Amino acid sequence: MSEALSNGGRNMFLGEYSYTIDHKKRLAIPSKFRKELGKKAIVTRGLDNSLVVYPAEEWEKLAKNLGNLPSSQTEARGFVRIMLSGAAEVNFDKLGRVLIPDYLKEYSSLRKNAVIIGLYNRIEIWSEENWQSYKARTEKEVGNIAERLKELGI
Amino acid sequence: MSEALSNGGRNMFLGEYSYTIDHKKRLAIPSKFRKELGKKAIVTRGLDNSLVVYPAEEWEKLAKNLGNLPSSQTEARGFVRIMLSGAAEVNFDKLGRVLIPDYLKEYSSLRKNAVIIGLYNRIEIWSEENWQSYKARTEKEVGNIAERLKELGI
DNA sequence: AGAATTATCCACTATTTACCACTATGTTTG
DNA sequence: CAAACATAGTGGTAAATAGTGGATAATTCT
Repeated sequence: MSEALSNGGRNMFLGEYSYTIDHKKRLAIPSKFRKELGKKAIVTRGLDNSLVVYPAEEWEKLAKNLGNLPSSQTEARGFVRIMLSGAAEVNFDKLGRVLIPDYLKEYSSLRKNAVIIGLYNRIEIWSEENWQSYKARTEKEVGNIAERLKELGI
Repeated sequence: MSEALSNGGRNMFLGEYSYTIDHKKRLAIPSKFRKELGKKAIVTRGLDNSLVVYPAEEWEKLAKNLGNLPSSQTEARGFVRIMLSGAAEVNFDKLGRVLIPDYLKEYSSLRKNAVIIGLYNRIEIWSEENWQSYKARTEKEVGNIAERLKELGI
């Protein structure tokens, strides 16, 4: 499995992990991620029926930016509302698990099996089924990775 | 077998090496390559079901570019998710082996026998079977290209 | 107060990590 | 050239850690 990478003093999240949510809504966060998250983190609604977890500081920055969005961008404003209103502060129990509120579980179709992926400066939580189908679909669509990488100058 | 070639202070990765992955997902990296990679490296999904190994600095650049892609666009978002969630920081044990996460083993159909090839500035990991068939296929193409060149009087 | 929900704590198991040992191959040197 | 030495790849064992599931204590709500 992967881990949090050092990046100029900052660490980043990478990799894909599978966990189960028990009947008490507890979900384990990969230990490598936990170290980066500190004591508390923010969970909220994300794109494509995922949930997003931000370290507290990241969230501060993001929330500030979101609030300052030009009101001309109406669609963006809609999503911002969803994100902000869905935000929940989660804290870890001694074993590094968080509680996922019901409305977020529902939003992301989380049942028993969850997948947690690291995305550089944030973490996403997916239901197993959603992630598998999304991954398969996207791997196909993304297709020519080489082309893309070239565009990125790699 | 070839080796890491010196090229103006910088070393290049060259050659084809065969290794086995044990039941603990450990894969040895050619010692010549290791010296160039330092303490840690990043493995991620590559072309044609191969895995790519980046030295830490190379990866930083790539990751930064990925982070700058607009997450508002479905396609870019998917690409970033695949690349980042598929990446893993690996560190070498005392004997120069790395752990290949399950999702990467699966992506590249890695079973027991792996082939590691040096491609100048990057390293690829292939499953034995995939590599053999790819090589056979490509060598044939190379033959065709040679034919063409002959036709052209070269 | 009692029921129910939430938080804190503890135990079991599987996995991971760190260490060490063996063998084969390659290199140096007398 | 051969013997001694060093290095690389493979495999296994033991200790530490991580993930899962319960049990108990605290809090809230009616």
